[in-house]
Amino acid sequence: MTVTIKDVAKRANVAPSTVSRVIADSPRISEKTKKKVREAMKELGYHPNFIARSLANKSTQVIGLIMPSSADKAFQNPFFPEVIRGISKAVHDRQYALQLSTGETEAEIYEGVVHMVQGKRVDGVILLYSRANDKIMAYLQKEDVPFVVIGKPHKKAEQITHVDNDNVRAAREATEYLIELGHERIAFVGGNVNLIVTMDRLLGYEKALKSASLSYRKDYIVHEEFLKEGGQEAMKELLSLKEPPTALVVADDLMALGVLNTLAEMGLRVPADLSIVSFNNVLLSEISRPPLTSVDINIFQLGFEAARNLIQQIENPNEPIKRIIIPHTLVKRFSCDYYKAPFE
Amino acid sequence: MTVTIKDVAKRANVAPSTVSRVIADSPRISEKTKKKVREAMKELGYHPNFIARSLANKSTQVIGLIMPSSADKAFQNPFFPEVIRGISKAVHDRQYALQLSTGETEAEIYEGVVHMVQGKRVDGVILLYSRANDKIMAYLQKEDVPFVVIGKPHKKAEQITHVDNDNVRAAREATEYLIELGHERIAFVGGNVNLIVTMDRLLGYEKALKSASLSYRKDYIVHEEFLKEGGQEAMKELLSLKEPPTALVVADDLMALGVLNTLAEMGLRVPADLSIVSFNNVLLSEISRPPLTSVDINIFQLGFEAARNLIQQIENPNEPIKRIIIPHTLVKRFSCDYYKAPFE
DNA sequence: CGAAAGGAAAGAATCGTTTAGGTTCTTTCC
DNA sequence: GGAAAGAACCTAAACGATTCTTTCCTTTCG
Repeated sequence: MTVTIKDVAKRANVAPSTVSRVIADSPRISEKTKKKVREAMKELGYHPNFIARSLANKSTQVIGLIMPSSADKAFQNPFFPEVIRGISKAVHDRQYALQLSTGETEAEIYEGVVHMVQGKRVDGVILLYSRANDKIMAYLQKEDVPFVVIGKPHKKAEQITHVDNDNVRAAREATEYLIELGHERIAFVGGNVNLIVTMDRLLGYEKALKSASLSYRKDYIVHEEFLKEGGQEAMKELLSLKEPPTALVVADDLMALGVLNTLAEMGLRVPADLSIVSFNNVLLSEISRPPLTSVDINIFQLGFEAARNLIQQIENPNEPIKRIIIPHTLVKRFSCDYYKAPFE
Repeated sequence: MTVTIKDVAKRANVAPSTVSRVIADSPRISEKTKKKVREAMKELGYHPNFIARSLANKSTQVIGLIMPSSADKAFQNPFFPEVIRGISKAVHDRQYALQLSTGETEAEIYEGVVHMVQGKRVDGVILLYSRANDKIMAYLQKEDVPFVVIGKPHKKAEQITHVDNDNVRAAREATEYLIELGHERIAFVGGNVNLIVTMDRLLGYEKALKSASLSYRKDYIVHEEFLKEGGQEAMKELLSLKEPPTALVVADDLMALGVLNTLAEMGLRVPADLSIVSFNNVLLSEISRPPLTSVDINIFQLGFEAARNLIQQIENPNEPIKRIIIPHTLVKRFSCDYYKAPFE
């Protein structure tokens, strides 16, 4: 039915092994024979069977992508399409394919990862998130599967190849920007506390406050999923403090969008009444109202480098552990303004 | 190194074929033997090799996902995470895996699809978009690969299994809703004209106008990518007509977000000055300002049904061609209001 | 001129499963 | 008691490549 390497061999009057070598463009085959074999391949419409090749090779040329549980709201974050675009680019260049994890809950995903790894469906894996005490990461380490994580591993970061931004510096700079604008009462609105990225950004925020000798107030720290009622409540609480903040560092553009709405509902104007700086600089931040000042973390590059390094690691098992830091830049738009003392 | 079926066989004192049958839970093996074999598997930590199984089986249990070119802005649309969530669910339930197309340009993606299909990397394919004169779809048909498209095929739709909404009716209803609110000057803001979904929604819009005996005006139709300068220009033109529209049917939530901004810049209020109804009802429509009245097209279900039916088709080649219509509902929020005659 | 060297291709084992077709042994029934 | 039937496994040939080893020719050179 399907045309195999043997058919080609017969047609070209050579042995199957010769055909195989022609495919691999081995120097051990003369140009004349190569031409002959290639013609036979054309004539028969031959296409190599990847599965068979994988079996013989013990390499699938597939890398697995582990997304956070899709039950999670995080899944809707435009971060993912963009990081996948970067991964996709690197992977395509090197003729690898991409396999997605499936499963809604964490347990399902874990099962899925075990399956793809043990079943030898993939040569390596990219973890698209980093959270504290992740079972999946522990598993990958234990099994010695080539993998890289996007974000900073919670523990033993020096033993795991990862691609990340310098999130603490980024947050620090973002906060300092607000301080330069004269703000002194700056609050931090974070997302899921288990994500390392949230922790790092909070840390950067604290550092900026400290080095500017501003007081760090617990009641200025809010962690919520901002697309829900609960989040709006928390937000309202924050703003009805005796000394409400005049500026906000928001951990993520999507969240900032939610904040923007809550503020509008409360009749507060951005940036007139409140300045906001957020992170990621996704498309959304351009088309929000007002357009958001946001830290561009170069999502595409995060994905691209992760994939590129994973493939290196796969193809050369002696590749050293690496930590790759992708640069960030603060993109100034219209959600921040100088602090203006209120009319008294 | 890795433990194979033979090792298990040896350990359990049976033939490899018996082990294989135990894995498949064949009734031809006695319970006693099954127990024995399963113990051996546990003891050795055996995991079946999917690649080898695929080769013997001529089935990979993988389905390919073809996304639009990631160079495209459409890629950023929250539609994709959600549809993938649906697909992922169906696929996970049936123990299939998901492989993503890679490549930025259309040509690259085409190449990629040919590779995954010819290389027998996938058992079937889901096309995540439908546009006029698509090479990839033509190829899949020619090669007789099991596939389903999400959206309505441009031509010969009755020969291709597809999962779609009744977009013309949806658009018609959305438009009628505006008409019921008293609007008579209703414009249509569409996206990429090559996408069938855009064409269908435009058609529904026209039908609504016609049956309400409202005039259909060419200058009320705009097709643009609304996140760019060009789009804003077109928008401004539209609103500076002698008789500007009082309501907008926007083909997509993301686009509606862009429109919302342009309007705000122009000092127009929604819904006071202009009503807007859009499509897809993604998360964004809830957290926009004002929250958008949007047609919920049940994206998750689109993906879920597509995957479910593709798998049916793969497992039973005689499965008939199907057209599956996913229901939609208009979700009313705060972007529409009654038409109010302007102060004269 | 004949042996050694070396290039080019063939042969055959292998990768880890599945599965058609046998084999063995017990059971059944006339 | 012996043939037939059937249960429970086993043997071995695929599946479609890759790759180690061997063989067959030419060349080359003393």
